[in-house]
Amino acid sequence: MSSSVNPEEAQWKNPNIYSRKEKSLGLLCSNFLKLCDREGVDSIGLDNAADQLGVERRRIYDIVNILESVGVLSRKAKNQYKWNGFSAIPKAVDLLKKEGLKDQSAVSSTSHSVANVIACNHSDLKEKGQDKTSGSHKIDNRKEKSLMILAQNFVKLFHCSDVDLISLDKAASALLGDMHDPMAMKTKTRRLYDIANVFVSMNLIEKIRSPDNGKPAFKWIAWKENPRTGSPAASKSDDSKRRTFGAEITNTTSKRCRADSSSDLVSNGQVKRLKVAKDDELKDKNQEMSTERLNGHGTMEFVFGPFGPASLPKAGVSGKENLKQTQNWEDLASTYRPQYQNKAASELFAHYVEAWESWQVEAANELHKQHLN
DNA sequence: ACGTCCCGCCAGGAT
DNA sequence: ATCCTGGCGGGACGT
Repeated sequence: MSSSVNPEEAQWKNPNIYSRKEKSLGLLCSNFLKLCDREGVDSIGLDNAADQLGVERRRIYDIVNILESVGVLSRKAKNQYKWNGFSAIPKAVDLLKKEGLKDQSAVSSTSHSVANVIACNHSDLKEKGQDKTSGSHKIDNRKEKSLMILAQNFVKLFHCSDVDLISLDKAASALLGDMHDPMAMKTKTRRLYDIANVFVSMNLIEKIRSPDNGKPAFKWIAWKENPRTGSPAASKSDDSKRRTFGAEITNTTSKRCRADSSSDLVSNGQVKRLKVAKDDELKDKNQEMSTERLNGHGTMEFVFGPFGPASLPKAGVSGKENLKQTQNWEDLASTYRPQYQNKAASELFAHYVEAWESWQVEAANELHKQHLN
């Protein structure tokens, strides 16, 4: 039962292990941002984004709602978001700050405590829904609980209170006001984890241990004092600060507890980063995502996954040489069967494998014949 | 044991 | 009627 197996190493040895780290919302957010933050991208289609990132659409909703809360995206239409870019963050945050402070003074609070900021937001939301028919009340209630509002309130906490470090349970209990139902607390905290992870991946906040109690808490790290309007998000490309998770890889589609999932290609203990190689593989999707393709101009290294078609052996190319390594390739193929995020790519891979196998049989027969002659 | 948070169900809104 | 959106909480993973 000795346990000192490094998870990364374990995954190398047994690539079928499910790793939740590969699927975190933060990582997904990073990849989503990389997908969007490219020249020519103006409009984001959720379906397309989900396809390209290999995740359920549901997860995209989480991301866009949180991103919308800080102005990076704005909803254009059903299934369509406008990319405003990182430069929109300072303005949005400033607005939230003003809003928060205004509400605060309206409630005549003298102390800028976390609870006060939240209390103000509650009253704010209630004011906005003047008409109290049961229907609109329900909608307000739903809106009030939305990830976007929650994320905005979370941002306000940092900017409108004099508290520097905010733990999630503190934020959750403040958000809930008087109500301290344990179940509600748990739910709220779960949502805050989601939001915090996205903000961390954008380097808006940072997770640190509170010096007081050693418990994790969050600190705002982007333009707290000195908003520089128009500058990109502090951090946008500062990958070194992001959670590393051992390696940077995308969210794969493997389900929890599924042993049939395949492996990652690992090289020297690191998961290989691959750009998407073939435009055509995904091209039949709607085009609104971008005018340029993923392997186009190399500003963004979109991490598509542990595997890309580029790494595949090209069936039928320089057969003799390949033949020598047939066994190696076979081993490799069976060990490192890639796990594509979308159906098209997955099918393409299956096709490659099939072609490879039939070619290999053919080549072996040929070789055998030559031997006999 | 407990903190973290992925996952997908399903209600409700939009088209 | 169908599709889109997203709140919600169970329960698995990580430490």
